[in-house]
Amino acid sequence: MSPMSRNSPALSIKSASVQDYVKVIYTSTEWQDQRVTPSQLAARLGVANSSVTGMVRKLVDLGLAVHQPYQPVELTGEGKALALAMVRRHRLIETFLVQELGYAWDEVHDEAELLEHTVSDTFVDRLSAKLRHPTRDPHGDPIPAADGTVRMPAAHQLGELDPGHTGHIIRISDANPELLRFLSTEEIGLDDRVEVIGHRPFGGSLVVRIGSADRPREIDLGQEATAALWVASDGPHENCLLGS
Amino acid sequence: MSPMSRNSPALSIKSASVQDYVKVIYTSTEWQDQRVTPSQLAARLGVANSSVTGMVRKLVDLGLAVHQPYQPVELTGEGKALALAMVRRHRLIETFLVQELGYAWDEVHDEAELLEHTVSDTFVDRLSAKLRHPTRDPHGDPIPAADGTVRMPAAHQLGELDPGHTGHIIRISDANPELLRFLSTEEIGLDDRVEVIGHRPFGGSLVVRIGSADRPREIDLGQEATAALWVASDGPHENCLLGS
DNA sequence: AAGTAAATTTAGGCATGCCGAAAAAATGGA
DNA sequence: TCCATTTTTTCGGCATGCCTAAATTTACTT
Repeated sequence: MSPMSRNSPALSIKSASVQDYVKVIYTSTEWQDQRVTPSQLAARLGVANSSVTGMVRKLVDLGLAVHQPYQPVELTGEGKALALAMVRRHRLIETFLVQELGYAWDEVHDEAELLEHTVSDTFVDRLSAKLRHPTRDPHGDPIPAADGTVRMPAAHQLGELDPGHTGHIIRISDANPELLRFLSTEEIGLDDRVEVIGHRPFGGSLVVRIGSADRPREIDLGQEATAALWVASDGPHENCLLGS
Repeated sequence: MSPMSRNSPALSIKSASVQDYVKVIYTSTEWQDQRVTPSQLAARLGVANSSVTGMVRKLVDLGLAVHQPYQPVELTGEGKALALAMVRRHRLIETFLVQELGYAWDEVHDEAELLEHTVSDTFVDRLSAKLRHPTRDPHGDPIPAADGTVRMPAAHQLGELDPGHTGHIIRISDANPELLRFLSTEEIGLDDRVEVIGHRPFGGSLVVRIGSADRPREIDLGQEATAALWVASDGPHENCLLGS
């Protein structure tokens, strides 16, 4: 039995703020393996540091997080289950907005951010069914299953790859809408092939051959873009199954 | 120019509570023509009378309502525009839940009640387009247009009609989910024909011939049901156009 | 016209979640 | 090691919106 199915009523009890904190704590460690500090949380949530202190105490009281004074924050199993449920909601809603309501890539984030706190479990289930139970959202992020399992593809940020590497884009961080619009006009999208050519001598920009299979181009990408694009290397696929 | 198009940013500023109060004030006078008292508001909103006093003062400060102490509450033009926008949201969302996500009649109200405060104007517009700009929700209630106009069909509660009257059902109040389920099992629905036969001597129940065109039956309906069913009389249709 | 019952308002409080300012603890450089 | 900077926490406060209990006003009855 998964942790989520056991406490389904619990979800509806937690406030939107609690849900937000837990989700941000979780997503801060989704693509890199460091624990998150209170000040990082404050920055991501757009609140003062002192607000985080208070809220983290509440999360600990609720059994969702563990925290020692002056230390980073971590989720408990229950906290992680709640976070996965929220991530699932968020990404299903984003997928719906794009596929059913014709939203553009860069428009969906804020709307989903609000709706994820409001829709019922029933709504989420029916939405998932209507969308044929997708496993990736429009940005390529994995959508956790209802039982809390996630397939995390092995991926690296484009900026971290050495020249010569080839692969294809499996994830585009949705953190920066402006960047999403840039990629859109450059016609760079999910599943495009990439080859790392090398670094420009003085600019800090990375030269890559990129594009859909039929139209690869050489292009310079700045640090912003290479951090937002995640690449799966060519070769046999490693997928790791993460429980909650 | 409609009132709504002028202050579109205003909507997003009002809190969910303000939106709820304004909507309830409006819907209290939608199907009957009496002003609503604070205690009626309290009952409908599920809050204490004293909470209404405070909130009504706020509505007045916001320019959404007018109120003299110890008197009923009324909306200003701006308040009515906000209310119509909320009603539009609510009914479009209900329609979406039924048509696109397969919700049953009696399941949609609570979900819509929450979502109406959360979705953006963009969402509402695109949803309306996706549903082909419907003018009636699943209960037959009119959906205000984006510019705030509503077509209110001339209708009467079934319980108010004299024996011999014929017409068809154009609205079923969604206030009571249990009743909606009853009507569902009796296969009574929107657009069914009705003929009032007469009152049972001692029961208070009303005998009507009712049902879809191919299968009319005689049936006894209690006071609950006859108050929830709204009938348009046969004959030339009178529609009145209400501005906001 | 007076008295009682009902509706409404006032007053004081509570919970959530945010803030800024100031104190306390950790970190890093010389 | 010690001092300065940064991070985190504590403290007091504020806004929203709800509550109960106690006035106040209105409405009804006789």
